[in-house]
Amino acid sequence: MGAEDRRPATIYDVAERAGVSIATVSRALHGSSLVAAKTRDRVVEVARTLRYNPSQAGRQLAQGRYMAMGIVFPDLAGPYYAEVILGYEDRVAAHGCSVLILATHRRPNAEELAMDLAGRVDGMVIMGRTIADRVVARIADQRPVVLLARPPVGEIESINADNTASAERLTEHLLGHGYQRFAFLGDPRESPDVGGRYAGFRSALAAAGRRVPRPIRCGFSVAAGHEAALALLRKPHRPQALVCANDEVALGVLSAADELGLSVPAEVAVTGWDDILAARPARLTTVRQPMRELGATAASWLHERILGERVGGRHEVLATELVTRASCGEHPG
Amino acid sequence: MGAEDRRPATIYDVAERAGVSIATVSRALHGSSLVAAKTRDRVVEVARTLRYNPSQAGRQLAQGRYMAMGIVFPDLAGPYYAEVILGYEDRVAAHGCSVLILATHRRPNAEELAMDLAGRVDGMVIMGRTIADRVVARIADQRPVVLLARPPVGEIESINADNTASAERLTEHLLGHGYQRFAFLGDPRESPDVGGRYAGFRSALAAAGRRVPRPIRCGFSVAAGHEAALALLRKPHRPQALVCANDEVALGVLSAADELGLSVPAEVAVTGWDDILAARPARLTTVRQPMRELGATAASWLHERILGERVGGRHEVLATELVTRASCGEHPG
DNA sequence: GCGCCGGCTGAAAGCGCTTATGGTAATTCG
DNA sequence: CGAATTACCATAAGCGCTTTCAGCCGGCGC
Repeated sequence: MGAEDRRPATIYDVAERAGVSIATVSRALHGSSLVAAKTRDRVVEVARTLRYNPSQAGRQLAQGRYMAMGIVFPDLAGPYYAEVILGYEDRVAAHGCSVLILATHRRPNAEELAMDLAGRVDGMVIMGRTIADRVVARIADQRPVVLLARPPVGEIESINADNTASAERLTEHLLGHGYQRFAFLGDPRESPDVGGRYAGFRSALAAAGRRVPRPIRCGFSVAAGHEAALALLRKPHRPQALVCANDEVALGVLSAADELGLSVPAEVAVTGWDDILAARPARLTTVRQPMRELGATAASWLHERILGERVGGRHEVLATELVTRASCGEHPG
Repeated sequence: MGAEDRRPATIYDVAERAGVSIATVSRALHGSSLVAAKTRDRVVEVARTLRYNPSQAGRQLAQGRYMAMGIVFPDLAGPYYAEVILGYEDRVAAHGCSVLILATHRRPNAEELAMDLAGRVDGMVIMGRTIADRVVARIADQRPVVLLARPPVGEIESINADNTASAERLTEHLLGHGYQRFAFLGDPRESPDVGGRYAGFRSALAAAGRRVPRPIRCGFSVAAGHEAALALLRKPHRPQALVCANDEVALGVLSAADELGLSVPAEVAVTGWDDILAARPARLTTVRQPMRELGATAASWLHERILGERVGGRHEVLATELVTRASCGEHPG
């Protein structure tokens, strides 16, 4: 231990010990060509023996860059955000920067924390419905910001997965199975992603001349899906195909069907979203999103903006992929 | 947009506009009692209209604290690390600090990145086999460090889940089912956690007078488990009970068994570790770890050390919980 | 009327670093 | 051999903040 008492060496310590100025130390350690090879070696050697690790606070202040990027997301439960963050972290690190994270999970002071974060980074990503538009705009006013899976705010750049189109494809696929009665589980108001999914669900049904049911509003967890499905599947005229807002909800539906003795897909078809790990063993038909790519693209955009490249308000919609497994029914012709 | 050109307001701008010195601004915005209420209100008002957001670099340098803590982990695939990080982030935020993350995933310059991280935080957590002992020691020499799920390094504080004890309990449970031939899937060398699990597996078998099989070394993914299980279960004298290093591997085993037409648990019993979301629909017997608590405890320890409380080299082992589901066999007795 | 004290504020130092700017010795060239 | 480069290094300014210290001013007691 003793980490608490031993004050870490500063650039001054190195300079003194090596018999040079701090400017030379700085240059030597950054491989500047303005320093003689002999001096450089000596400085590097001293730095090593002194275990010198530059204080980033000093650097940040001096060169006006943090060499860090932030990301704000609602939660880390479920693989969705973890994957996005992973893609983000990977790309950010490739650009030589560190990653700051902030999970807002309904914290009352989330916006204050986000502002604080903004004061520590060169740019940041804001995901989902975490921060009020007003605050997002304030942050974007002083730092490059990219919105991920979030409704647009002014001209701020954004990246989304193509929820609507994939929902249409999914719904059309189910229509192809011949199902008549549909249900949508999830709250379109809760997340822009779910909003887009419901929109696609609706438009596909409408295009086929079917009645469009209202969404069954429920949370995003397995438990929420389970509970909602129990109520729904006990009805006399129960739906034949349940389109769930994400895989967690779909897993809850599966366990509810099991509990009620209903076989999937013969008596009820179920689909999810995200293609999480559990989807495969559960044989769940779902939609795969390019989660890592979402994060990676956002990181690159930020990096370009930070470097001052004059790129304008980009808005990208990434394609998704329908993954059909057993839960939606035997594949038709 | 325009985030690139508009230079954010500094404390000087606020001071000038409010007609006070920067010292007063600083005090006013921190609610110091040394400033008159009237002045404070005026300063706060000006700060708002100027959209002043303090640069954290300046603060960090001035008060010698980063108000940030780091965490280094191998990867974010699978829910394990995500959960730990979530517990960590939550507690760190409660202490008013930000969180820096670093995923090393076999990056060649991981240690350099970790050193860099160390220069941006007040303390940090290092998980798993990410960083060489030598580097860990160097970091711990200048910052408080807590090791998580990592073999000890010197006197550096550490927190672990009780892998060995729970592995013993799990193995005893399987012995209670009457199985004769066991296998362990996972590489004890890859992670200290797996090492502990294999150790418990071994000691329980040894205590029962059984032969202890060598571990079947495989990766941590579903695919790795699948592949390893295919080879293993095709053998004429195949094992009856497969103890897997984690749930992902166990899921791979389940799908392999399915592929080979072997029923679980009648023909082969399978167990996992971590109780990830997919474990429930897969009816997987597994071991639940207090993942969030691991992260939260580490955060609190760091916080205490940073505040200078003279606490010594603590080492804690957190208890785990056996979760029995169908995959290990019909429950005996 | 004078000295004191307490409430409030400003001036200034300093945190650790980067980066012009300037200066000196060693080299080159006319 | 003197002047003009060149190669190298030190000095110093400045990044945006916190915090110590000193100072000002009005009100109090004597």
